[in-house]
Amino acid sequence: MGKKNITFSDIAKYTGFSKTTISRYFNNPDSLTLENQQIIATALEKLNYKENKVARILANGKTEFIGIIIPNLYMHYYSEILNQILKTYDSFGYKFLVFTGDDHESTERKYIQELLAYKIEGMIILSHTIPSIELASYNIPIVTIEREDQYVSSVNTDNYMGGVQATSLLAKTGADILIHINADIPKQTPSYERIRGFSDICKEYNIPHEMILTDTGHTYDETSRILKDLLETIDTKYKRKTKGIFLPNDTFANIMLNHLIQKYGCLPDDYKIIGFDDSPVSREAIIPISTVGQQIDKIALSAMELLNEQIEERHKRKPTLSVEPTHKIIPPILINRKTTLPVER
Amino acid sequence: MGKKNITFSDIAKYTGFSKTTISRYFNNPDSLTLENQQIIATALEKLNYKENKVARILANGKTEFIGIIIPNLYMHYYSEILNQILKTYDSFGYKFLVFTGDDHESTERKYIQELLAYKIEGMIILSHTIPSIELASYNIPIVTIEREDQYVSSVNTDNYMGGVQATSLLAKTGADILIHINADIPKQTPSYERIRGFSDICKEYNIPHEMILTDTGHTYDETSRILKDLLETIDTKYKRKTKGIFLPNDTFANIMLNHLIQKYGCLPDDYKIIGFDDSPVSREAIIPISTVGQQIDKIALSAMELLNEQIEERHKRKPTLSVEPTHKIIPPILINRKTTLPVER
DNA sequence: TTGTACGCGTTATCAT
DNA sequence: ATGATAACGCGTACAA
Repeated sequence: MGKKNITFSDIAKYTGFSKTTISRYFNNPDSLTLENQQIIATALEKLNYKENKVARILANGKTEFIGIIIPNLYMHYYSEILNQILKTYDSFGYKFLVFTGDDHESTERKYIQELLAYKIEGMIILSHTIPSIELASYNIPIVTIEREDQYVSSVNTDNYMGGVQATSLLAKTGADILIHINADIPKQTPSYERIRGFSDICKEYNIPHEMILTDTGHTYDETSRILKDLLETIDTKYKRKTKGIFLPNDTFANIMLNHLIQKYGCLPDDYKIIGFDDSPVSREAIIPISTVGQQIDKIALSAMELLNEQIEERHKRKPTLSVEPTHKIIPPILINRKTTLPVER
Repeated sequence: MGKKNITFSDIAKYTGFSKTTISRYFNNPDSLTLENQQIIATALEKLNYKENKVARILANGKTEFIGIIIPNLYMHYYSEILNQILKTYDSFGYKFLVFTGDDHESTERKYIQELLAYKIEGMIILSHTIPSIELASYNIPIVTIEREDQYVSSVNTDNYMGGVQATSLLAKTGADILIHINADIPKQTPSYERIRGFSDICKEYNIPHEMILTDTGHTYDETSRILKDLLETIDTKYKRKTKGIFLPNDTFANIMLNHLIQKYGCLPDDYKIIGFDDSPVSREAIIPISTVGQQIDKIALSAMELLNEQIEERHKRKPTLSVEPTHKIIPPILINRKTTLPVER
């Protein structure tokens, strides 16, 4: 507010053209003669014009805003997803209004209302609180990532494949017994498929296995204690056997690894460990941990592509309304590091 | 675009009031009688009115947008800062337009122009590329976090104090020689103060010390290799002495710790280690690493408070222009874990 | 307490 | 190739 904003009117007055022509200079410059473009260009310079996209939005309805609701940013997976999404600005041009959800349905609903009030063109939802049937009812392009997605388009990692890959690698080490530890997550959650993948492979190849579905705690220390106890149980229960343990994420895998090393001074040959996510800790661990990496860059890109399609669709022609939601699946990548070396015979 | 948007006009027609009254219902409801409020409320329900803040912005100039330019989100420090900033929505109500910088001055400049075009009310800058004198020239409320800040308001950790605390803790363990490894960062960078803190304490108390300022690599593997070499050097150079090593961040500290454990099977009593940042890896390391924690929640809150003050200032009265920039300092917190146990005599 | 009339800065429509 | 004029949806004097 250094006095007053320069507007198209000012430029128009200054150059002798009409506001319309100034507008055209920005949106369809080819329709002006080169010299007139030049005249306007210098006028813009001289008057130090600053564009006002708010006015433009009101006039043409295109905000180029996309709303994001993400559970948090302290988990590496989420911050990396956001990282990759934000990077698409250079190719898609959408600006991102970001909210971190707080796990309360009502407040996240408020966030959505706020986003709608700003006339966002679409949303990317990663938080889990609001059911997809409600999301669909907002009647705006939506893509969810790694959450319940029955009624909206989505991008998910191929969790089943991830479970299969992790389990297979564990089996190939020569482990006698395969163990999967996980929280007792609901069956609709995408990551439940990892459990199925583990289970199916074990059954298909007749591999002895145990599924430990239990409360894994809500803080790091709690989880650490629980996993320590679990390790003790496993240690005595499968004394003579080689144990292949599939943890649901790298943080858990790292905790397990640390407990083992604190107990034995090294990673014993009868323990094989794999995590999930390829988060930094898996690489930074005392022994680099094998894991299943989600292709976060591809997930983010696919989400934006899906969303962009929907947005472009609705910018033209008639509604073509309520196309079936698209569900895109991104394969994970097995990362074989040092915690799944073959058993030495 | 389910047909057409309901506007104040529609509500006005439907209720028999004027648009002004409908507007007042939202902005100054007390000026209406309770029954009329009720009438309008039900009309809004019935017609399924959705507010349009874009129009409101154009009319009153208040976007409630704040722009953020942050270098990246894969470093825990940055994602946590963003996390905490986003959380302030509940108390301040500002919406955040987020860009990740890419270390190119020109593109970050483009981001700023884009943000300005959306009439943001202020900016929080964490990226380092654009000098503060240029930031100041944009003539809009700005707060920077942990970067060069001569001409703009800022919030920074008390890096000097952090360096002092880390060094003191190391000294208190009884270490014979204190070593600080760091990249050769420019003196204007806030974190350079950590180096000064280390240096000053060592000199003040006549503690033998060595400062290793060198290229620390640009990838994890590179850094790992460099630190391994450095460790070898230190190991032979200070054979009989107890070495207290102050690393510039927890990732480095963790790498050093892992190298030590891989070499000796444990953390030898003649090695004391401290990192910086209190990032997850410091806690998740095989031996929990002592570190200096930045109070990220307070940093974020202070930044928003500073920014909010500036914004409110400019919403009222005359410019009161170009007040001196405010620089706020947040003290760090020493976190004494298991890598700085006193030397056993 | 409520209404009138105009402004915010652009784009879209229809002319010329 | 350029212009005049009416939107876009809301806020705000000023009036009543």
